[in-house]
Amino acid sequence: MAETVSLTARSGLSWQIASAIGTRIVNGEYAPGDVLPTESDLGEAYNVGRSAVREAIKMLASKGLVDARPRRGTIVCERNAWSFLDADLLSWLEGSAPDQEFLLELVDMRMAIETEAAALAAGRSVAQEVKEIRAAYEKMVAAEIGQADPIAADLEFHKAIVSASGNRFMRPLVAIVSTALRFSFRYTNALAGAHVGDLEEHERILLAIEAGDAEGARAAVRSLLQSVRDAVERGGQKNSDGLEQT
Amino acid sequence: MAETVSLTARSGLSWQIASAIGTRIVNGEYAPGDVLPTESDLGEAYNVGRSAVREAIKMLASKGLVDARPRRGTIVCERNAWSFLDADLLSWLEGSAPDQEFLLELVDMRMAIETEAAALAAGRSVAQEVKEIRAAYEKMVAAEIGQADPIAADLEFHKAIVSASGNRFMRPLVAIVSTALRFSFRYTNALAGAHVGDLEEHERILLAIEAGDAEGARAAVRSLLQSVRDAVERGGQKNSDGLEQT
DNA sequence: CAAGTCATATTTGTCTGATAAATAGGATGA
DNA sequence: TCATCCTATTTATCAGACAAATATGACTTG
Repeated sequence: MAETVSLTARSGLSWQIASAIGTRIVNGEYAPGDVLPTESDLGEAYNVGRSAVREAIKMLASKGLVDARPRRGTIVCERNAWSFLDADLLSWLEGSAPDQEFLLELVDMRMAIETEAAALAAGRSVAQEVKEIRAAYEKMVAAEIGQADPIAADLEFHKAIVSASGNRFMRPLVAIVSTALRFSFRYTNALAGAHVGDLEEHERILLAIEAGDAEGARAAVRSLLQSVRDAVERGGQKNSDGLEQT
Repeated sequence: MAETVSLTARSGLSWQIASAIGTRIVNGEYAPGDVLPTESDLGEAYNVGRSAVREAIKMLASKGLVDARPRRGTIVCERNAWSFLDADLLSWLEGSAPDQEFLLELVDMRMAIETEAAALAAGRSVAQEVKEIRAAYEKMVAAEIGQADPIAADLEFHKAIVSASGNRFMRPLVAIVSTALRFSFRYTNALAGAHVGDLEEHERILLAIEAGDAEGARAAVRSLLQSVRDAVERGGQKNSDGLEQT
């Protein structure tokens, strides 16, 4: 269930440069409209050749972050051109401190993605991928008594649902669901104690999917995520999925 | 309402190479696991320098399509690593002939995206973007009597809904919604005649959003898309949104 | 003075060639 | 049989050169 991204791609010099510049862009250090330093200057700044910089900029351009033109230079694109669902972009985003609006938008995306994915998964409840949802759930149960990593288990559960949709266009959305969950983990007291209600909600989702009950699965996911959304709106203490602790 | 992509990026040599190779990959001409020709060979084949080929491959790698390593060469990644929501990738995909399963997955994605986007749009019905939904609807009405392009109007309507969600993560999904609609247009007799029921469904969506009725908007979109899905499943004649002609 | 035209300098675009680094696959040897 | 080493192949990176595009300001002209 590890990230499928090949590590070779991540180790290249040009990818590191893209990562460095990309991070500065999504964190606002370079604002939309700003002109980046010239390729030569960037190469000098990072101590790499111009070709490495150019390859990095091409990667950023392919994610809608920058646009290069002779003489004018390379400018940062408007935010509405950014590929916000790109896995790299999301990982660069995870380095920044989110505001409430940002967290709400993430939850709203989970709402769109996971409700429908769960419904689709229910429609193919015999699939191998559905068994992985149960496996993740068992892991969450084990985590309750300290026999597994609760964060990893929770992540796996939700990623498994998206994958179990069997829809090729859903798969890339595993990245944003993971990012959303990691933000939740970071800004909540996920590890503070037992969260029984949370587990029950997850069980309801699992059983609906296994039973092939698409509408039930949709409703169960919506219920869970609505709790998360409410918690984010209150800005209060919440567990890993955003539910309040008692 | 034109595509926001800067045309400069599209005209570069390395982008053309990426486009050529990317198209061959998503159409299966190069299968996952296949090793691409060497950078030198590709350069010779396309009559460009090695640097242009390398920049192209870096772009493809940043979309999860290929993975390059010394000695082994550049291989095509497994489909589950592809960024299927990337605008470029989708445009390359539009050149191929879809099977029914593919079309169904597109409709299912529209279901996930547009239902939630419409609900979110209803929550901010005063926003400027909501007015653009109405503008697109008026255009659809005008198209009924031949005073506007019905395809463009329909596209604008659905794109406007996604944009009106006000969610930064929704915006990139305009690409897949557009792609899905274009496939619908292509494989249906969109222009064969009047499709009154279609227009009524759109009006119901618009009114629900303007009224701030999130649940109503969700239901109206779901109803429309369910009709599309049914039509695709039957594989029968349908109009631009997949509804059957009478 | 206004507005269009043109020249120039700057920056990206592209090619070529060279060297380094990684590694798959075969050769070698215990 | 298996581990080790060698070597050829391919990508990775750099450097330098020239081409192409274009923003800017100077210049001209009405």
